[in-house]
Amino acid sequence: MENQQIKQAGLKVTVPRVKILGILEHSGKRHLSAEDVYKELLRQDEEIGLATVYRVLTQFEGAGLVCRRHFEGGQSVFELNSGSHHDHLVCIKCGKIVEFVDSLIEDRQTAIAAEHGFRIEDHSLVVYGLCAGCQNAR
Amino acid sequence: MENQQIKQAGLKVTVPRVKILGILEHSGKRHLSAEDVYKELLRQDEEIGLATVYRVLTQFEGAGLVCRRHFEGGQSVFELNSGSHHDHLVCIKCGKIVEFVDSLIEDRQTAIAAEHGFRIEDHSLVVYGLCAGCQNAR
DNA sequence: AGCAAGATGCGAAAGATTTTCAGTTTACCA
DNA sequence: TGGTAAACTGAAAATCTTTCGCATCTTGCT
Repeated sequence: MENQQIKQAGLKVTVPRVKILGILEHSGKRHLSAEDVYKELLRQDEEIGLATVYRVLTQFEGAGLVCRRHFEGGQSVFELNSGSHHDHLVCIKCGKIVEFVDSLIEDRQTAIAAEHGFRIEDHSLVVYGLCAGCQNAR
Repeated sequence: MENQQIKQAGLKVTVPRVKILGILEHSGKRHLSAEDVYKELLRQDEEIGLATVYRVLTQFEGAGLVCRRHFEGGQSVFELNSGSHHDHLVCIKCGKIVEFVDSLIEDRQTAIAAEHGFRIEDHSLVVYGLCAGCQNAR
């Protein structure tokens, strides 16, 4: 279970880490802010500080267990690394997030980067809009 | 000159606004953070506060004169609105920024958004990597 | 010139994230 | 199983970027 992933990441298996990883895995939502994780910990009556949440999430990011995304609007959201890269469609009204992958876009990005002599390390494509529901709600 | 653009945006023509617009237009770089603009003002011995820089840039953004971008790494950068939308290639080492446009990618985004019932309001594609120069520098 | 609306500057405030530090826990080996 | 160094943690303080509150100053118009 979680313990293995943490250990393999070269980190000690501690209560905060196990709990946080558990929340990321089992909390319905795929995208959580540090604050979201913290609130969930409080709900579970865990005595874990927000600073620790940030520390752990940052370590998980470094270990490749989670990805950090900086969408518009101040805070970052973290998601479990599902192995494959993907982009996001974000509803600017209700916050709904849809993930998608499009090889055509990926290919073009690679080609464009090459044209400019860049070696890609990472990329972020976020499309902001109104989801079906919010378009109707007037 | 600048005054016209400011007036047309429905804003009073004031020293800070003229100076800031001037910096955006004539400072070699196309992408400046509020801090960059502020430093340039100091260099020119202008008594303009950082709060004003943010206020003015935000107003310019609202008026469509500039675009605000939230790249990774905390601060936002502002660029003069050149009329056409474009995406960015950012060097994670030296900060170099290359702009590009690709209609194929734009089309796919529209199609994907439509598939998910979204109406696009805006989007942001940023590719992070190492530019030619930084790949060699070891 | 004179006035009202709108701007500015400054310091304080806010919000997100990071660092500091002293006390606690974990991993590991005798 | 106990002992210990290294790693980890919580709470508070510190940073950093951006925004606000408010008294004062400018601009645009008469």
